[in-house]
Amino acid sequence: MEQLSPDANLLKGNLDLILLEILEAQPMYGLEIINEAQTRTDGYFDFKEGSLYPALHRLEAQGWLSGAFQDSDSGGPRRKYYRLTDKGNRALERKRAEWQRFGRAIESLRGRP
Amino acid sequence: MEQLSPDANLLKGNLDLILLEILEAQPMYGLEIINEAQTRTDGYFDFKEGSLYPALHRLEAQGWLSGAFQDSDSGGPRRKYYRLTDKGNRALERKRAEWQRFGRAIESLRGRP
DNA sequence: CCTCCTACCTAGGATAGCTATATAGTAAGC
DNA sequence: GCTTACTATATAGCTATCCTAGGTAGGAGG
Repeated sequence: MEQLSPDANLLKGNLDLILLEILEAQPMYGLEIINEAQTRTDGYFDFKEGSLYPALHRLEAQGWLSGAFQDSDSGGPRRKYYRLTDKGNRALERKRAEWQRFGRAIESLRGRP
Repeated sequence: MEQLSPDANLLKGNLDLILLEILEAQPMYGLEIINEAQTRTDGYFDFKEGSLYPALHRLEAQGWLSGAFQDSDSGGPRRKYYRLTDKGNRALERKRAEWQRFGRAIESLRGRP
């Protein structure tokens, strides 16, 4: 487990991409997303509920995700599972491209006199 | 020249890194930084003065940049040249490492079932 | 002079993630 | 039945940062 988490500002504008990446393969509910993000990044990503839920609502309002409540399979409160819509899949492609473009732009700044 | 500029939110938290990258090789003044960023990224980065100047002041207050006024060599108003301090160089290294780490974390989210 | 260009600066607004808390259902212990 | 703990979703208020939209001022050229 790594302790370091990213500067909060790095997430701005990238949280959408991150959520779409995680939900691309399979639908998940809120806390599951937080756990998955932690596991897959060795604890680097550690989203707070106060960041996650508004973001999920935002993406749902944009039509990129659709959420549906479902009873827990282990006896807890109901869970809201989010899955990517077709629109969300297209958005993911755009976000990936934008991320690549941004990275290339940063690199192109280096090594100049 | 490319028209597309990055989503404003992508810049949040990365503008510091960008400015340090640009100023690493040589000192520059405000508008020169804007022009250089445009040129080096084929117009992708197009910083507004309202973003740039507060950022420069912030970095100067943190001790990462030091600024000094200097008369223009082409007869305009005086220019404020910013150069990286030693502290700024160390900050640049940290920001680069953080950027790499963040990029790796994003990639590690992909291709999972 | 008067206009234009350069150059620096700032106030106010919008956005998005974080802190902290609220709400509620289920399960376990006594 | 009551309390405690865990899970799960939700949101109000804070803060940081970038952008919009201006302002100030010096020099060049007609």
